[in-house]
Amino acid sequence: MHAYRTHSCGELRRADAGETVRLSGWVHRKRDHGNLLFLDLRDHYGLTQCVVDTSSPLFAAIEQLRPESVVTVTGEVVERTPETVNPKLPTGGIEIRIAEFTLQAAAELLPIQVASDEDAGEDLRLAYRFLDLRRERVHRNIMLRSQVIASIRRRMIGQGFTEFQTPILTSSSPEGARDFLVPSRLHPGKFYALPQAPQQFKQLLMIAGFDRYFQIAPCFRDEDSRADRSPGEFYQLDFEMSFVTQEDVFAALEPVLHGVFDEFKGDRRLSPMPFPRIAYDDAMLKYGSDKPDLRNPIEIADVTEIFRDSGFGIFAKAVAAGAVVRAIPAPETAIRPRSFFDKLNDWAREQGAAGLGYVILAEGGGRGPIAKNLDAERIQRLAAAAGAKDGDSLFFVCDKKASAEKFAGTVRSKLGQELGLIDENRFEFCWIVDFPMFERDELTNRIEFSHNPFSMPQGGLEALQTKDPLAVKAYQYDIVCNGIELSSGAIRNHLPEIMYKAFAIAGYGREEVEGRFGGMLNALKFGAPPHGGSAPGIDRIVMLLAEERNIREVIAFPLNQQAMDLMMQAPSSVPPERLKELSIRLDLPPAKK
RNA sequence: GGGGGCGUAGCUCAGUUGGUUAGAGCGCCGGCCUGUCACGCCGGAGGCCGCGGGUUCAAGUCCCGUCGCUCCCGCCA
Repeated sequence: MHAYRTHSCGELRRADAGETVRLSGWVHRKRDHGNLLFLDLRDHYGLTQCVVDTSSPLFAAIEQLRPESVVTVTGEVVERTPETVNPKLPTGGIEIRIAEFTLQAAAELLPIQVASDEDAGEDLRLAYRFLDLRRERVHRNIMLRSQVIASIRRRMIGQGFTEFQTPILTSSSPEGARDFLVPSRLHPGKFYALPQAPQQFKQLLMIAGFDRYFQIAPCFRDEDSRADRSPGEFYQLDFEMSFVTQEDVFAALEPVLHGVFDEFKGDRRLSPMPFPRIAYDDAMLKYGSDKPDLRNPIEIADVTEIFRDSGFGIFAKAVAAGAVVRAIPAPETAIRPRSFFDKLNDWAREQGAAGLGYVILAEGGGRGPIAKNLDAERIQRLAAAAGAKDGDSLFFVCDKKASAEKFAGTVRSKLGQELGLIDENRFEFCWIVDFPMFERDELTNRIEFSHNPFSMPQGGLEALQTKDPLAVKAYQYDIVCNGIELSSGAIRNHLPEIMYKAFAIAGYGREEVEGRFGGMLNALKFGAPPHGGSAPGIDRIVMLLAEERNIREVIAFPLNQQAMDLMMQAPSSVPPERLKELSIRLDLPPAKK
C-alpha cells in the first residue's frame, strides 16, 4: 500500500465498501462523543468521514488531534446505514473505520478558522493566506481561476493564436501609469521598468510577422488600488492580430469571452453574440458612463430643450448659460412616499450635486416641487422623451455637459439598485466604440490624447489634417460586462506620418516624439502591417464568474490595499551592501504621497 | 493627497441618554456522552475596549490628536 494514500478524500463511494484504503489530509472537524469519535478528513478533493471508538487503542491519540493537523488514516470502507447517510457530501454514503493512524504534522492553535464560513479581517487572512486558501470558498475561486485561464488558452489556440512571452525587465513607458522601477547593477543610475502592459512588444511581434499573438500577461502599475483593481500587479489576456479591422478583432474575442462565460456561468444568463456596439457619445448620454451596466433597464434622456425658456427658472437660466438637463426615469415610483424623494435628494447633495429635481407622473399630469412650474404640455414632452408613463417619476440633473452626464449615470446606478432593477443572474456584455481621439484638459486647456496615442484615428491622416481634433474619433474600443470594464483595445496607428501628425496635435514636436518613442517609430518605418488587439483583465473575468466584489478573493497571494504582502513582508528594507552594489543611497526624505 | 466606515476576548461581533463587576457566538482548556456530520450537555480560562491626551464625581461610550485596516474620489494611456 502506498505510504500516504490509495484514494483522495473526495472519491470513495458505496461501491468501494469492504476495501481497505489509506487517506491523507487535514483534520477538518472532529465530533467527539466520548466513546465514539467522528473525524472529517479533508484534502483538495473533498471530505471523508472517518470513525473510531474506544475499542481502538488509537482512540486517545485521535481525541488529542488539533484541527488542521495533517494525518494519514488506514481502514476499511464501510457503507453507512440509511439513517446515517449524509446526503450533503459526495462521500456521504460511506465512512472509514480507522485501523491505523499516523500524525504527519501537528497544527498549532489557529489564528483563523478554516472550517467556517466566517471571514476574518482581511489583514489577518492575508497574513495567514495559506490557511485562508484552505477554506472552501477561496480554494474554489483559485481553482476557478485556473480553469478559466485554461479555457481561455484552449480557445485562443483553437482560433490560431500563438502564446508568447515578453520581457518583464523592460524600459519605462513614456505614457500612462506610474512604473515600478528596478535598479540596474551593471548600469549605475539606470533603471528597468516592469511592463504596465506588453503593448509595444505585441505590436513589435506583429511587425515581426507573427500574425496572431496572445499571452496571459502579468502587468505592473504603481497606482492606488480599488476593490476591482489589485495593487501593483494583475493579469491580462493580451492579444494582437495583423491585417484586421475593428470588427475582425471583435469577431476574434467575442467567441472566446462568450465561450468562457458560457462554460462557467451555471444557471446565470449570458448576452448572446454579437454583443451590442454602443458609441461612446451614446453611452455617455443614455447611461452616463463609458462602462454601462446593461442589466439596469433605466435609460437617460436629454431634455435640455424642454427646459429652455420653461417656467422652471433655475433650469431655464442654467440652460441659457450652456448647461444641459438630463432626465432619469424611475419606473413605478409615483406611489413612493415623499421621504423616498427627499432621501435621494439628500444623497445627491452628499455626492456633491446641487440637488436632484424630480417630477412625479400621476393622474395624467405631474406632481412635485418642479411640476407646478411646468405647463402640462412640457410635462407630456418630458415623459415622452424619457419613455416614462403614468405611475413613474423623472429625476433631473442640470449641469455642464460632462458633469451632468456623469452624475446622471450615478443616479441611474443608484436608482437601479434602490429599486431592485438589476438582475444579478445575468452577464450583459457590450462594446463601447468610437472613443474620441483627443480631449481638452479642463485645467490647462490643452488638447491631449484621451486614451492611447498609438490608436489609429478614424479617417486617417486626412481627418487629422481637416477636422476639429476634438471631433476626431479613434478606432479605440472597450469591452464591458455588468458595468465592469474588462479591457480597452484599439486598431493601432501603424503609419509614422499619422503618428507624427497625431502627436503634433497634442503638442509634441517631431524630435520629441522620436526621442520618446524612437524604438517603436523605427520599427514602423520598415513595413508594419495594419494591426490591432485588446487585453481583457483575467482577474476581473474570474471576479465576475465567482461573484466576488473584491479582486483579492480571486488572487492566491494578493497584496493588501497598501501594496504590502503581510505574509512575505514585502516590500522590505535591503542591507546597505546591496544598495551599494546598485549605487543607491537612501538619504532623501521619504516622498510625500 | 481628500472623504466615508471600522478598531472591544484567539476569531466574528453586541455594548442603550456616560453609571459602578465589559457581554454573546465560535475557538481554546476540563468533565460527561456509541451515530454525529455546524454533534449535544455542564464547567472554566481568556480583555491596555488600537495608542496618546482632554472633559467629567464617573469614559468602551463625549472631545482632540495619532496609528492601523477597509471602501470611495483623485490616480489607473
